[in-house]
Amino acid sequence: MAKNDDFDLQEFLPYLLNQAAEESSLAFQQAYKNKYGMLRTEWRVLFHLGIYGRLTATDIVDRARIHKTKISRAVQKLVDRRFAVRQRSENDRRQEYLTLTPAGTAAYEDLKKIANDYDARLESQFTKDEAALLRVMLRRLAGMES
Amino acid sequence: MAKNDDFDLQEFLPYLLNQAAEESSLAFQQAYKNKYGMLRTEWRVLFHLGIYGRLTATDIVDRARIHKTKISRAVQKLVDRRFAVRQRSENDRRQEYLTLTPAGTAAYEDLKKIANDYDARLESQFTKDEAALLRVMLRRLAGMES
DNA sequence: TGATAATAGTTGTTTTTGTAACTAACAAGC
DNA sequence: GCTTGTTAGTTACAAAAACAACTATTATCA
Repeated sequence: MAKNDDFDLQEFLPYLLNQAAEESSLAFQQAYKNKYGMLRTEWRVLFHLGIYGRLTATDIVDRARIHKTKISRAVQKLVDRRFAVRQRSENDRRQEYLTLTPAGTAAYEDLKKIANDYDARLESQFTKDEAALLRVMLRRLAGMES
Repeated sequence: MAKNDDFDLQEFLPYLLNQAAEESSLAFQQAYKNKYGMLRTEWRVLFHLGIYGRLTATDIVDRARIHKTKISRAVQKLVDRRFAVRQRSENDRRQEYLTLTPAGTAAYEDLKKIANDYDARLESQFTKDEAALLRVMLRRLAGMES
């Protein structure tokens, strides 16, 4: 079966990263998908608003490195579900500030707990030092220079 | 700006993994996308065939953990581009064996070189030990128990 | 001022993906 | 043999992503 070849897909970092990312997203995805009918971009926006408070769409684009059309549609859905509200800026009427409603905050708090638990479970596969190193390496690979 | 909150997205493993995976895929993606008009699933199939030789679609599904409809469409495109050929099995006429054509092999060899170079470049950000540990950790997270 | 460019965000169109239902071939038990 | 179930792979339709073009507002500078 195995042809003699010197490339090992199981060692190729982009491949491994993708497999790990996909697998690790799965369980958590169930939570926000089934419980709140959200998509990945939506929980990301929700979390950004939960963590940082009031932000504009562009703020989120810059922080999350997600394209603005995806953000725009995710925001629209969060607003539709009454998880967030828009407020047009007085200084610059092009931009609008986004904040979570009480319902959005509640959803965020709930998902935050689930995320923390899940993260702890993932991390428990490693020693504390390993986990810390892993995060440093991932941030470097992601270009979020520590 | 920063609301006082105890959750840090920059530490959440699924998020970090996604960011790192996306970023690390980018440069290599340009190669197969621009040079050969391939999608991610297509280069994965191409690589599987390049590495292992003759495989059925189901073999690839099992190894790559990609859904069979995606494999089916990726195979179709590789066949359309004359990078692979199908050969129906004599024993079991439901399955078909897939192999690379000379053109497919050439594309694979070319991309393999690019992949190796790129991997080396990514890896050069770390020490040898760190890189080895990273791979072990990613495999564990991906559920590919080493 | 007024023309041109830049920015915030949205909308429309095309590609890809996800999910389910499907065809064809084989397997197992009666 | 014939019914029922399983497996390999494809296809159809709905959901989501990518990409480009758009509106509205603000900035730049002759």
